[in-house]
Parts: sequence; C-alpha cells; structure tokens
Amino acid sequence: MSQKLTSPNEDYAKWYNEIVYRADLAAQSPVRGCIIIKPYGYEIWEGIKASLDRRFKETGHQNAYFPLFIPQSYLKREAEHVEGFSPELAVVTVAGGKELEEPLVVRPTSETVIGEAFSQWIQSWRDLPLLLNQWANVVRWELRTRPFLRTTEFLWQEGHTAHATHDEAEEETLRMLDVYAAMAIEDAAIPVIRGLKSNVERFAGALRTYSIEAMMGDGKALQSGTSHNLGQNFAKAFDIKYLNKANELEYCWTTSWGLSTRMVGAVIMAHGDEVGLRLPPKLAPYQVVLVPVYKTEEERSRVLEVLHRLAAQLKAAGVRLHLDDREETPGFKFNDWEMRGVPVRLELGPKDLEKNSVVLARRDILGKEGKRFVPQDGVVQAIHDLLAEVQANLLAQATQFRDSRIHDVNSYDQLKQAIEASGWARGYWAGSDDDERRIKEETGATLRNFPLEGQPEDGVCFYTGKRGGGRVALFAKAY
RNA sequence: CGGGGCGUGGCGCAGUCCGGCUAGCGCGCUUCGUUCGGGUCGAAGAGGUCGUGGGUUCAAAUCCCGCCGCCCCGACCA
Repeated sequence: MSQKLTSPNEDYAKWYNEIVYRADLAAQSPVRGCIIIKPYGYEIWEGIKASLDRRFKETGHQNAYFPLFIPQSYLKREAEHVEGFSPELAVVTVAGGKELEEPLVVRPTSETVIGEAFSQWIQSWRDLPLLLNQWANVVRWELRTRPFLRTTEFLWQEGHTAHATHDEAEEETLRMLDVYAAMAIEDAAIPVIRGLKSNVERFAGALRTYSIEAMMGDGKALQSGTSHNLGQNFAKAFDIKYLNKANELEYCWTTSWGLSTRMVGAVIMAHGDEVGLRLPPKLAPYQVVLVPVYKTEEERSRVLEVLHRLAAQLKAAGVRLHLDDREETPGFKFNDWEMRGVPVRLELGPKDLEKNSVVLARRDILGKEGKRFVPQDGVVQAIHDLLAEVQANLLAQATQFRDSRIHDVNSYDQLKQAIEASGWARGYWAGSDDDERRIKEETGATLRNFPLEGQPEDGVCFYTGKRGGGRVALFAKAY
C-alpha cells in the first residue's frame, strides 16, 4: 500500500494535492479547472459558511440571491471593472438552440446586477444603509487552477451594501474585514493580517480594497478574504441615488466583500503536516472519531455498546463525531483519521472496559505525548476541554510560525533575503506602482497589503530611501 | 499562451524504444478464515472497447497521421 504522504518539505505542491484527494476533500471533475467538492471537504466549507453567516446576521445583513447570468452590457458600465474581468469571463451566446440577442455573462462577481437592483430599490436616505449578502457560485476562466485555491468555478459569499456617506461605507468595509479576520482567527485558527491593498492590487472598480493575508506552511501568503470600498464608482455607473434629508439627490457609497472556498485551502495549508490534514475543531466535520478495539466478537459488542453510549452523550453535548466501526484494524484507522485531520480520537478497548476509562489522543500532538486516559464518566468534559486546547494550540502554532517568518527590512537586499528564505518582508514603503511591479518581477514577491495594526512612526522607505509617511508594507510571494 | 509530462480494471503504475499468442503488477474491492491498544496475514474470486478516429501489417497497447482530454511548472487572478 502506497500510503505515505509526500512530505511538505519535499514538495509542497504535491503534498497539497495529495491531501486534497486522499483526505477525500475533493475529486477531479470532468471539466478543466473545476473540482467536485466531496462531502468531507464541503462540510469544512459549511463550517466556514455557518460562522460567517451568523456574523453577517449579527451585523445586520440579510441574505438574497441574484441571477447567475448577467447581461453582457452590464459589465461594461463600469470601465475599470470590465477591463479587470473581461479576460476571464465565460459568456453564453447560444441558448434554447438560438443565438441570443445579447450574450449573457456567467457572473464573475455580482456588483453590476446588484448595482442595477440597488438603483431601483434605493430612493430615500431612509432606505440606507442597505445591507445584503448572497451565497453563490461564480465563474472566472483562470489560466492556472489549483483545487480550492483557484478553481474556474468557486463558491463564495459576496456582500453588497449601500450607504449615505463615504465614511459609513468605509466603516462597513472595515467592519466586514474584521468579521473575516475574526472567523479566520477564532474558527479556522489562522492568524491573519488585515491591511489595505496597494493600487496595483486593488479590485477593478474599487476606491480601496482591504484584505486579510494568511501565511501558508511554505511561507507563501494567501489572500483569504477581501473587502472593498467601492466609493461612488458603481453608484455612478448604475445610477444608485438617494434623496438626502435636505431633499437633494446624491449618489450612494457602496461596498462589496467576499470570501470563498479558497479558505478551505487556507485551512489545509496553514495547519497540515507530514501526516496529513489538521483541522481546527471549530471547523472539523468530525471533532472526535471513536475507534473500537477488540479481539473477540464478545469484546466487540461490549466495546461498541459503551461507545454508542458515549457517542450519544457527546452528541447531546453538541460534539460532532464519527464512530468508526469498519472492520479494519485500529492501527489502520488511527492513521486514516490522522490523515483526515480529525482533532481528537477516542479509543476504547478491553482494558478500558475493565477500568471504565477511554484513551483520548490529540491530532496536534502525535504519539504517546498526545494520549491520555480519562474515566468514562468524565469524557464529555474532557473532550470539551481538549477540543478547546487543540483549537488554541493550532492558532498558537500557526501564529508562532508566521511571526518567525516575518522579517523587518531596511533595504532591498534584506527584502530579497527574506523572500529567498520563504518568508515575508515588512518595511517602510514610499515606492511607486512601478517600483512595486519591479520588485514583483525581480523577486516574485508582491505587496500583500499595508497592515492596519500597529501603525508605527514615520520611517525611511527600504526601497527608495524616501521618507514614507509612516506607511509599512508587507511583501511576500503569494498564491 | 509558453515549457514539461501523461492517457492501459476504482486508484497508482509496468509493458510501447525493438509489433506476436490467454495484457501484467501493487493497492483497493468481494467471500472465507486469521489478526485486532499504531497502516495484520493467508486463500479463493470479481473487474480492462489499452483516451479517440483513421492508416500500415498475417498480426497493433506497441509503428505512422489526426483529434480529444487531463496534470504539473511559469505570466493574470479570490
């Protein structure tokens, strides 16, 4: 059995692909660049989705659904927007056996249709703010695809809001960025850096774009969520206007923000190790897997009886679990579920029956150190605690890893060294768009964002030597 | 779009250069037995239009021509 996973240190891309398929997260689809998301992978997405959806509702948003097809002319109304998206559009020109009068674009994002709707729905300042979200699939004909990280069709949510003033829109943009960061940190156990995107990386048609950037196990950055202040660009293109209290017609200020199934890729790459996936308990489809150990048929039935009882207790306590009663050996199951990233394993065998105990083993600490014996009547509490520990430890490990690879740089040479060492470079920045592009060409690193936290004193730009107005930039190679 | 690789049972591959007889191997699958606290072992089975179309030949997975598809690496992107 060719069971050993490729080591991430040996070939990270291969390791990633193997995990995706072997952990049963996804399958290849018959269509180039698309994937079939299998139940185990989809449940991780559902966890992300549930967390975000709850947070969206808490911040006053409502869900709606807009059509998959967008009249081609809509895309053209916002100049920068078309330009940004036209190369990657899928367009329907024939339907019902006939050439369409106007081709329909399969949405790459929905600013345009939603903008058109907003223009009809918003008339008064009393209609504002309008806070909507939609869960949807979108299509972007990318040249190079990778499972979850970049697929031709992907699932995401896109929030779209309209406000009376620039400041309210900006506030919303940042609020939703914070929602993303909270989900990433609290649920996915992935530390992220919130920041402003550079002009070069800004969303087509936005005034300002913000992102959360996460570090993957190979030191590359992954933009895991984006939030745009669209200014009045789309309001002007789609005529989204309202009457203010002084009875004057004004353009709205709109925002949009999205987070996609790419986040599943982030979870894989932020936590995975040489054994396989390591899922944060809050997002794990199974938080606990129960593995019976027995010799005889008689032992089997006694062990399973206890396991069913414990499973019922755990379920009642809200724990997601799976009782693995396949006829494989325990050792096989241990390895199988470790590869699939289940945070906690509960073993129960004849010896435990005698002592009324169980063995708990944690995925984040392999081997003996990660195992402990607990009495059966304390299992629910013990698992509850253990899940919290694993969750916290994954975040701590990812944070430590990330921080150890962020290097403060004072010169271009230092940036090159940091990037060369598979890390991120952080330094004062006063360069131009062209400077930024040049760095990308020469080093492969892009300006990920200008971090929002910890705005420091003014400093000297590491690239141009100019005083930089206190702006710190983060450079990294990215997915 | 440029570079590289691949298409042979469910998966991973060998066989292709140098045509040849019932197309092999590992894993998985089914059944029986055995084992079971870190990837048990054994036996018996099931399963293949060799991507596709054409050509050469007594004979094609293998040679020739065309087509299709996928994967990987780079430039665009959440």
